[in-house]
Amino acid sequence: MRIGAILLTISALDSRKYAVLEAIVNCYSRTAEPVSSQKIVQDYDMGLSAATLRNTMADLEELGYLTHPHTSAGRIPTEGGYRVYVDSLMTDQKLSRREKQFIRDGYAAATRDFEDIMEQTSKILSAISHHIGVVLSPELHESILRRIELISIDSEHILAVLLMASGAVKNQVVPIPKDLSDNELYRINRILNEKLAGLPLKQIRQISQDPVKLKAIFDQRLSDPIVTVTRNTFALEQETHVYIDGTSNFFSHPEFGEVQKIESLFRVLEQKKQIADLLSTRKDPLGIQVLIGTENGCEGMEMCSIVRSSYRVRGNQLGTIGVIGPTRMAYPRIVSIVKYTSQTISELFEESP
Amino acid sequence: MRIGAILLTISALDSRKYAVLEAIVNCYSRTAEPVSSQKIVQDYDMGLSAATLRNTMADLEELGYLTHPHTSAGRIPTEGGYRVYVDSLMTDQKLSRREKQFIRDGYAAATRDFEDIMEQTSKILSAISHHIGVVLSPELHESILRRIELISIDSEHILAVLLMASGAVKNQVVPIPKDLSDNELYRINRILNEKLAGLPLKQIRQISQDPVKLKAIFDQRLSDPIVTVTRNTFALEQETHVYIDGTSNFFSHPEFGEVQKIESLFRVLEQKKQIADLLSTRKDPLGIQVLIGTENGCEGMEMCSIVRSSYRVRGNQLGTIGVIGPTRMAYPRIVSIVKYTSQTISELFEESP
DNA sequence: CGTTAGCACTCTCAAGAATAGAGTGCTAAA
DNA sequence: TTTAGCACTCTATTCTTGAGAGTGCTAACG
Repeated sequence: MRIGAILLTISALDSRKYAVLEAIVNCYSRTAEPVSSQKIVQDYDMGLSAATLRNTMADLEELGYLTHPHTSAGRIPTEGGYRVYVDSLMTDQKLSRREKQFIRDGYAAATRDFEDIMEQTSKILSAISHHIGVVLSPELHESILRRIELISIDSEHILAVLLMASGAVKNQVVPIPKDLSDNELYRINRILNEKLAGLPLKQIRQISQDPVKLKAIFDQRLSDPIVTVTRNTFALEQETHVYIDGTSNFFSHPEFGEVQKIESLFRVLEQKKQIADLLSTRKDPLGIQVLIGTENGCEGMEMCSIVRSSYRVRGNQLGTIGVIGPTRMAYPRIVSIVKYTSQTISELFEESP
Repeated sequence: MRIGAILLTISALDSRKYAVLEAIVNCYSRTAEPVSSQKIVQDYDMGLSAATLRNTMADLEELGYLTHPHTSAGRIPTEGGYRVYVDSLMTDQKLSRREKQFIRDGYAAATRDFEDIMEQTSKILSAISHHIGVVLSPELHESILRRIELISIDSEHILAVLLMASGAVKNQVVPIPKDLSDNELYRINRILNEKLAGLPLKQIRQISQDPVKLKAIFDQRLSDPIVTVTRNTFALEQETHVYIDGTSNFFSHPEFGEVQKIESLFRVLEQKKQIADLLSTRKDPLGIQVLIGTENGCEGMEMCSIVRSSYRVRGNQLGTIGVIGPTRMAYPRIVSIVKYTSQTISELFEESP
């Protein structure tokens, strides 16, 4: 019995600690100011005095969940504190009907083509989150080629239009060895569709760079124009497109009141390649992920967190959407937004072309 | 003779004024600090004492070319001062061989397709100017359609690929009224090319929205699928694409040391539509234009100047390139950069596809 | 008459000093 | 274990002061 009582007490103490941590994360997230014991007494009904809270806060600091800007300031959460909060403390926050409607309406405007959807998604994300919205298009080399169309440009170039199963379209100017007659081009076009449609781009690229495989699949001499066309069309690495919107939202956050802090962030944002790597969910593609502060490992973004999720388009390739905001972002809300948006976009791709 | 002497004196006085104005613009452009009479004596060999310069500066202030931040500060140019400088005082500054090489090399990397060239141009402009580089693609509706290709997506949609004379490619998902057979599609495709290739998009859109003209050109019943396809394909307004690079360069300018000043600029830059209007040279398409400070009429960009020039692509439509920088930018250099880059890009389009 | 030296005057900017206020940690009592 | 009370620390603000920069004016000079 005594042991049980002790355990109960300990557990009650622990749960109080977490309640206080939650309150502090919550409060700091709203105000961006260090949270004092007073403030918690005022804003949260914990039935405890400021002095007791101070003790608890000291404990939390010792555990590494809180920190002090200076002696006579309130507490702010550490990255560890946010981590505990995100992993264990925060509760799902349902989006309101209006918010859901806002997201859906955003797509109603612009479901014209693939690029529109990507761009619009980044706009929706930033508008509703008040942070930065980022979208990575699915990696093309994972995509399945639905159809290829060759269009003659001039005697030295053709335009290859790659229509992917996802609905994405990729145009590619391809140099050709010699002038091809319309008939010849048509023949090549037909054979390419016969042989390559339905395969993932990655595989096609492998084939196109390998003389043996090329010969096998086309059953033809290597000097045949079709081989050259294939090789030139699929030679290039297909980079992922990055859509970013809402960067100027960062100006309204008080923690970015000094130029140098926002500068480093903006310099990173201009390196789209880096953002692509940052958002990429290749390693653990499922569900929502939250990267807190330095966890993103990106120099210049130490003060930011990222909430990201993959979405699925037809043909089963994955793209990523995400929100980049200050570390003190309102995680429950942002997580819900990202979750709902990725669902919506996935559904969108299931039904429409 | 006396009159002549007086005139000569006056003219000599005037030319001194302008020399001083030029020196001040020059100096302020480099240092971003108000220029004192002392500073001019030190840096420029004008053969005049500080006191005399002060008199001249007071005159220039009365003329509205200079101003004072406060009593005991040096002078800075007003917008009027910059205007005189740009219109009458500044001398051509030839780009160095290295700089020209830098611009040309920038294109060597990426002449793959139209979009690449646009994007690369904005990168080159920002990298060499250390300001913001902006590129507007030619307005599509002025462009001439070289070729159209229809590709079947599903029973309700086709993909129209518009290949323009400029080399630009526009993909458009087009809803169709009923399933079209391959043969039917092929027939429509052929007729569209026959009838519409060679016409500017603008004209095609007019035709496509006018039943009488449609009937005349296709010589067919209005219920024919070809009419619907044409109508749907060319219905949409084709917006101009805007490519922006180098925004973070603004952080290094001391006059943007406070967040609010840079914030308003960045908010504008996110409105690509606004930037497009700003850069558009529709009204006076020839040569280089310099918009100084508030002349751009854009709220949030009062502290910026714009140097822009149109470029010409095959088919004679015009696009625009430009550099956006602080009002104190080094105009002679930026003008040379914009001039040379627009020449280079025009040449690029003449030779390549 | 234009030019220049000299000087008083003005304004900014940086560095200190003083003060108020916020919030903590600790102690002792409930 | 909780809490009230209080001393202590640190920040942020305000005010003052002094140095420095640069001008405008005046009077002398060529």
